[in-house]
Amino acid sequence: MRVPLYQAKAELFRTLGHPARIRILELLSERDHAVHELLAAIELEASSLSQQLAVLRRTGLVRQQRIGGEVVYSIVVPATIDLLSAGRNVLRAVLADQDHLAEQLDPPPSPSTKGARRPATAPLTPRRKTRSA
Amino acid sequence: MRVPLYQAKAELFRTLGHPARIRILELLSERDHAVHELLAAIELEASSLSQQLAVLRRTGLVRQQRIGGEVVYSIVVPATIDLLSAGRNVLRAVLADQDHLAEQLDPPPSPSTKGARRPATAPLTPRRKTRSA
DNA sequence: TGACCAATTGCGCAACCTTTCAAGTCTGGC
DNA sequence: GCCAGACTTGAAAGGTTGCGCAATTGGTCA
Repeated sequence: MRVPLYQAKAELFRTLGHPARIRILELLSERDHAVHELLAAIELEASSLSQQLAVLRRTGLVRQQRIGGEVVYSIVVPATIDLLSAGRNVLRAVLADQDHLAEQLDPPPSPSTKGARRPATAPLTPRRKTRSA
Repeated sequence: MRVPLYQAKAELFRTLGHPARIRILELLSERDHAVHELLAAIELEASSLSQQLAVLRRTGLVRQQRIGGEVVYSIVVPATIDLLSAGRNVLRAVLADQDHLAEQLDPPPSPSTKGARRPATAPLTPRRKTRSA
């Protein structure tokens, strides 16, 4: 595979770019889980969960094995745990940086809901532009 | 919102889920770059590059500042470099794991054992068509 | 001031991802 | 053998993303 390995890297990160998949990996970081256990821990429909598991399987991040009547998933590469951890670090730093910036601005807007740190300077949310169809 | 956390993490990873953005971050990991420098290093149209930079800016991973006649970008959070590094580690391990499996599949299929399961491991290869690379 | 250059933004189209419903496979128990 | 439970797969709908072109903005320099 000599195609730009940027492609491969991007694909790896994109695989982690889904809340359910992140959560699955975090659960599997603690210990192996059967599908129905994951299902109980994550609010998701069975088929959706299965789809996400398939994505993780396809990129080689997790492995499945049948044990009796259930299918148990486990992490293939331990380094994955470090990757998740590194992600948390970056997220923490970015949010801290944004809060820091926020403090230098005028008093905050109407705080109807707290707990959400999203300074207008650089919201972590993607784009929400015109909606008209 | 009890758990916008996974959402935020997923967004962070998804931000890295694009070849151009990975490449940009890797270049910026070495040193600050002006936009035209990035443009020279990455095969991409100016407007596309600008859009990817905007994505990175929105998530707070990079910062822009005007210096003379050019705009210079730099990494905001140093931990980002570690994140990229962690990604490389995982990718390396996953690919190694797949190669390892591939070696065991060399002999042609002679299925006779009932308990044998299918490989269940697909290469990291994308099915998406690459229009240019 | 006005020409110019570096970057960015708006927009339409095509490709892509996620969710959901329906149907299928595999195991163990009756 | 047949049924129920645990999972997976296939396909369609709906929303989102990325790319290239054209149009603009912001700033520098003659």
